[in-house]
Amino acid sequence: MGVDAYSWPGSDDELVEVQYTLAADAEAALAAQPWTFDGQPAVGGCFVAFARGESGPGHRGDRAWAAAVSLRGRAIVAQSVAVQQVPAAYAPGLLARREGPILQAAVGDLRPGPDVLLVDATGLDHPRGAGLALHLGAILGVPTVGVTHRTLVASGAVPEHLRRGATAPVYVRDRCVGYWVCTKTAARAVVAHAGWRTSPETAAETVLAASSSRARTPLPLRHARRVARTTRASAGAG
DNA sequence: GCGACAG
DNA sequence: ATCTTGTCGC
Repeated sequence: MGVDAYSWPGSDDELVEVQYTLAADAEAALAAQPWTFDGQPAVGGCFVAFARGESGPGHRGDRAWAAAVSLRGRAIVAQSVAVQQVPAAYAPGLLARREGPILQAAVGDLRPGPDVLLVDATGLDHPRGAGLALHLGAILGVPTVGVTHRTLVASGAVPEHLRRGATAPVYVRDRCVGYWVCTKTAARAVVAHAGWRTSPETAAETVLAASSSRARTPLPLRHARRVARTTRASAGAG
């Protein structure tokens, strides 16, 4: 069960194999050591910004700027950045190869580390049950929750009424893997994904708690995105 | 064959 | 992800 087994694979085929192992281990990890939202946890967030003006959805070698932050309530307790050229192009289901290494570098430098980490990616909602949010948590040994604008393979209708706090489940083969969560009244809901050591219910609770009624995107992710883009700009790529 | 496809 | 354009609202 060592996290070493989950290190970022050097090929698509290797990643696919790791994902199958990860999916099984994630179920065991959740059963043995479930993370629950209690008290005022430090909630982390991470984001990767790519050079502007590139053609297509991304290539191997693209320059990227990543940022990770940790917030306790609205107070910033830690912040870090990482700059790398990513090793792979973007491909649905294989996002970990492209963004995993740089996110691990950024989040790994956070001191102190967060109690739970929000990642712009899916978790159980994945062709092999192991999206980047879950994978990153396994490697870092940190509970994670995924946040995306839409599902990858899961299905489920959005909440009927866009009132902050409204939720609606999303499923993969009859299994609930996350929830649509309306974080801001009158704004389209986001998907909160069960990740490493987190249930779909905890994912939804965490995303709502980490959001303010004024911003659709959870604060840790919003802050990480801002820091990543600012870093990109200071590098003369924005 | 055609469209869809986390970021 | 990034880009463009348009609309609504504080």
